[in-house]
Amino acid sequence: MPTDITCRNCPLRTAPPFAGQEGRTLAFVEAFRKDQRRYDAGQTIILEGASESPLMTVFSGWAFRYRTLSDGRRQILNFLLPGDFVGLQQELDAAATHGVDALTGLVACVFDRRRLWTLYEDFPRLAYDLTWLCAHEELIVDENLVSVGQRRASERIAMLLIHLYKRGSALGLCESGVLNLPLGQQHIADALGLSLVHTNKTLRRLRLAGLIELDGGRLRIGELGQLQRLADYYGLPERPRPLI
Amino acid sequence: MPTDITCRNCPLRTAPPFAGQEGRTLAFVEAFRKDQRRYDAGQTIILEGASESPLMTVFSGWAFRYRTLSDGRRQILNFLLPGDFVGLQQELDAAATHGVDALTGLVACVFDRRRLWTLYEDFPRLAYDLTWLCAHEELIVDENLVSVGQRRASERIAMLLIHLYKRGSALGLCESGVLNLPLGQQHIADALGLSLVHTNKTLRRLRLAGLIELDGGRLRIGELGQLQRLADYYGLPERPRPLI
DNA sequence: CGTACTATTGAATCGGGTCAACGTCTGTGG
DNA sequence: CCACAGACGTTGACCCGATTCAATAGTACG
Repeated sequence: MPTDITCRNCPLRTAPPFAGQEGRTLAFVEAFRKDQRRYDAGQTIILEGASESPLMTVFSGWAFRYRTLSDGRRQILNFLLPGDFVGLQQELDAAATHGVDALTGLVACVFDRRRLWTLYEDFPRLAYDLTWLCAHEELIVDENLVSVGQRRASERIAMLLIHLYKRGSALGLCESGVLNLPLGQQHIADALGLSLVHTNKTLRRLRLAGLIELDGGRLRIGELGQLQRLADYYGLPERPRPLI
Repeated sequence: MPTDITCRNCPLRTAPPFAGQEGRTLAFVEAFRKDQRRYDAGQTIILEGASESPLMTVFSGWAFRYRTLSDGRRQILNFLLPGDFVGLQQELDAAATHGVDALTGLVACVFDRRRLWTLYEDFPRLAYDLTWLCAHEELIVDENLVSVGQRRASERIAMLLIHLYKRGSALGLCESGVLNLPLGQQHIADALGLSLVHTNKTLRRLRLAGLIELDGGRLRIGELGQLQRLADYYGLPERPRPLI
């Protein structure tokens, strides 16, 4: 992967919000993207409660968005993969109501907040894609809320693993059926509203049932069909090509 | 309330996304809003899984957005009050992944989907507000996910009631400290991932503790401070005035 | 008055949480 | 090279919050 990435050779150009752009639009996007930042695994990208936070997308690496209660209980809201906006929400709102931490080494593209309005004025297509991206992230959170509210432990874990596997797969992060999953069991527990211990035991049962292989961060789905039936899975819509 | 409502005299004009608009913009919005529909309490507004659904806002009344698993378990994702968009998500995506039901008699303004692109091209301010609205709805779902994932039953209920009371209050739906809450206990249970029975018993305890009064759909918050402490509440940002 | 829906309450049960101990691996410093 | 600490995963025992089953009211409605 080249050290100096420009929007012109960005491997994410096939995905929204910046898919199929060229000429004037591409030039704008390159000016809009004012910086690139690197984070280490475990590093905080956006501090929970920070009054203002940068506007950016994940270029490479994994991160997660979370909120913490005052006694330390933590809820992971969703996971961020390459192409995802980091906190579209807090950008538009005043203060960050949630934090974002890197799960792996991560590179992010930082955009110039002052040009956001120009984007809306002069590049309606990008504005539309931005809205679309925001709506899509809400769908993911919806999905997770259904899991945490209605599914039992094994179903929740099945659901999450299917979901992450499919997302990783769509981004070309899988090699011969194996996805490198940079999550600890505590992350899975916090995302699903389960205790660490119970997450561990449930993972064990799924492994014994031959439904998944998960070891040292390497995930292989053994029986996709069976796993989907267990989770009562019906996928999120694929990222469709937006308007026009 | 006048039967024939135009955007010009719309009582929601003080709220996003159509706040402070005038002249050309207002004219566009009036053309954009092609219809008005009425729904009865309990009626389905958007059928879960429908391939296409209208684009609209709630003008008056309450509704809720939900998803159902194949065995009937239902998760309520959020409640919709006047000024909320009905399924901004499914609009931008292909199919509706969730249903919307009316809780009360409800009036909705239906917009002309074909002009959505014109909105983005010619009215960037409206486009921005649309994105903002979408981001704000995600914050509400986030909030609910934190509750369902991390809070215990009494905390969840406290949180939900505070949240709905504040929203109702901001819309002028409270009279002398009492909000008319058109939810059954089953709705509360489904929103919070609790069983009906346990919801009932927890409500009883909150009532006995003098924290709330809830009877026949009339909600009064007895001890707001105490309730907020119980829920570990920190509010969502107020709807700020968007960009410019 | 019967039907149907919503609220209420008790009793039994269970999924998942909590506590606690132990193993494994890795890095670090004496 | 070994001792130790810290992070993470694993496993057992026990307990509790919440679910499920079940029965009873109250109320609206035709």
